[in-house]
Amino acid sequence: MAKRSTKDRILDAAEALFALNGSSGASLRAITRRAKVNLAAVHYHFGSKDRLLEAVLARRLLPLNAERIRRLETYKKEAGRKKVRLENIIEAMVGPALRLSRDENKRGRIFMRLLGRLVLEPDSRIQNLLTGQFETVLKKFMPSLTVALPHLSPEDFFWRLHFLVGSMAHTMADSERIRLISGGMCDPDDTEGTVQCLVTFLCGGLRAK
Amino acid sequence: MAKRSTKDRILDAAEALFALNGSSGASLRAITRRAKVNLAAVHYHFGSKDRLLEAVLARRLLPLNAERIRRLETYKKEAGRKKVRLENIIEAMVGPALRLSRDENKRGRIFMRLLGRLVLEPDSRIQNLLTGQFETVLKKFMPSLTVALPHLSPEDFFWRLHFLVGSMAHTMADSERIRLISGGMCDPDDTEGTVQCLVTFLCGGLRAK
DNA sequence: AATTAAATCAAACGTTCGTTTGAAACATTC
DNA sequence: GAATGTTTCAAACGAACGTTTGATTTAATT
Repeated sequence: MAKRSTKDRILDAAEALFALNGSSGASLRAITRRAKVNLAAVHYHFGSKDRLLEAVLARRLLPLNAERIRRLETYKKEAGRKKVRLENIIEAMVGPALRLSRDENKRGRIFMRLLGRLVLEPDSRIQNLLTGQFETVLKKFMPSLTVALPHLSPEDFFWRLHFLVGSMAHTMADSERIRLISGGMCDPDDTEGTVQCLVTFLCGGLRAK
Repeated sequence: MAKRSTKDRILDAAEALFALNGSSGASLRAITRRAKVNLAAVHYHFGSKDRLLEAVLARRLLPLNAERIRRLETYKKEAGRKKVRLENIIEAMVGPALRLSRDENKRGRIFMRLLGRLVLEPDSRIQNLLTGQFETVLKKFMPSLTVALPHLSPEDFFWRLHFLVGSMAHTMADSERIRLISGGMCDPDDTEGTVQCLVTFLCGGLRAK
C-alpha cells in the first residue's frame, strides 16, 4: 500500500482530533504525533493552526455540496415540467450528508462531528465559511422548495428550514446517542433506513399546517 | 443593589465564557478577570476547572427539568381521563427550554449555547450528567407520548425523538443564524411565536406516516 | 556528479495554561 | 479584644501551548 503523503496524514489526524476535542482542545503536538509527522510540518504545509482547520473543512465540504446539487438536478430532470416531490428535494439535501456521515471507513462520521462542533464556534472566519457554503446550497434549492411548500409564509418557511438543519445536524454529528436512549433498538449504521426515517419526519414537519 | 457573591460572579462569568469559547477555550484567567475575582478563588470555591463546569450546568438544568415535568403534570390534570394532546406534550418538553433560552437578561441564551456545545463534548463526566438528566425527563414523558403516537413502531418512535432533540437544541443554541439566513424575516426574540412554530413543526414530523 | 529546490528535523522561543502556596484581610465566636 | 475560622490576595510552580529557526536530509533538475 502506497504511503500517504505528509499533507494527507496531517489532514486526517487533524480532522479526528479537532472533531474529538474541538479546535482549541486539540494541540498541534497531539495532531503531529498521531500523524507521525514532525511538529513543524503543519506550519510548513499549511501556515498556521487556523489555516489547517480551514483545509480540513474544505476537503470534504466542497464535494459534499456538489453532490447535493447534482442530486437535486437529477430529480428535477426526472420531474420534467411537473414540480419535484418534496420527499425528493429533502432527500437531495440530507441524503448525501447523512451518507457521508456514515461512510464505511468512519472518516465521514468524524468529519460530521467536527461540523457539529464548529456550528457554535464564534470564530468569524469559520462562521463565514460555513454560512457561505450553506447559502450556496440553499440558493439552488429555494425555487423547488417554495413550489413544493406553497402553504408556508416566508417567515414560517425559514423557521422550518432552521428546524430541518437542526435535526439533520444532530443526526449526523451524534450517531451513538440514539443507540443509548433507544436501548439498542435503533441502529444508526443502517444508513438508508435512517435517511428514510429522517426524510419522512422532515416532510411531515414541513407540510404541517 | 446587593453585591453578588464571589461564587455567583464566578458562575456567571464561567457560563458566559464556556458558552462562547468552549470548555477548553475559556481560561480560568479570563473567567476570573471577567468576574472581578482573584484567580485562586475558583479553586477555593469549586476545587477545579472541571467541577466549576459541573456547577454551571447543575445551576440551570435542575430547575429547567423540574419545570418541564411540572408543566406536563398540569396538562395531564387538564386532560383528566382523556389522553393528553400531542401539542401539549411537546410544548411541555420544548417550551420551558426555549423560554429559558430566550429569557430577558440573556443569561438563558448563553446557557443554551453552552449546552449545545457540550452535547458533542467527549468528556464522560459531562456526557453522563447530560444523558442522565435527559433520561429522567424522558421517563416522565414516555407514557403520554406513546399514547399520543400509537402509529409509531418503537424504533421509529426513538428516531423521531432524536430528530426532535436536534431541532430543539439547534433552535435554542443558535438564535442569530436564523435572522441571517432568513434575511431578517424571522425574529428569534419573538419567543412565543418561535415556540408555536416549533411545536407545529415537531407535531407534524411526529405524526407523519 | 554537481546544483538547486523541497521537505523534514530537533531544538528553542516567548506565552499562557491550571494549579498550589502562604501570607494578609475579613468575619465570627468566645 | 483575643482567638478562631473563612475568604481573598499576589506570586510562583511546572507543564503545555503555537510558532520560528537554521541545519540536515531527500528529491529533482541539469
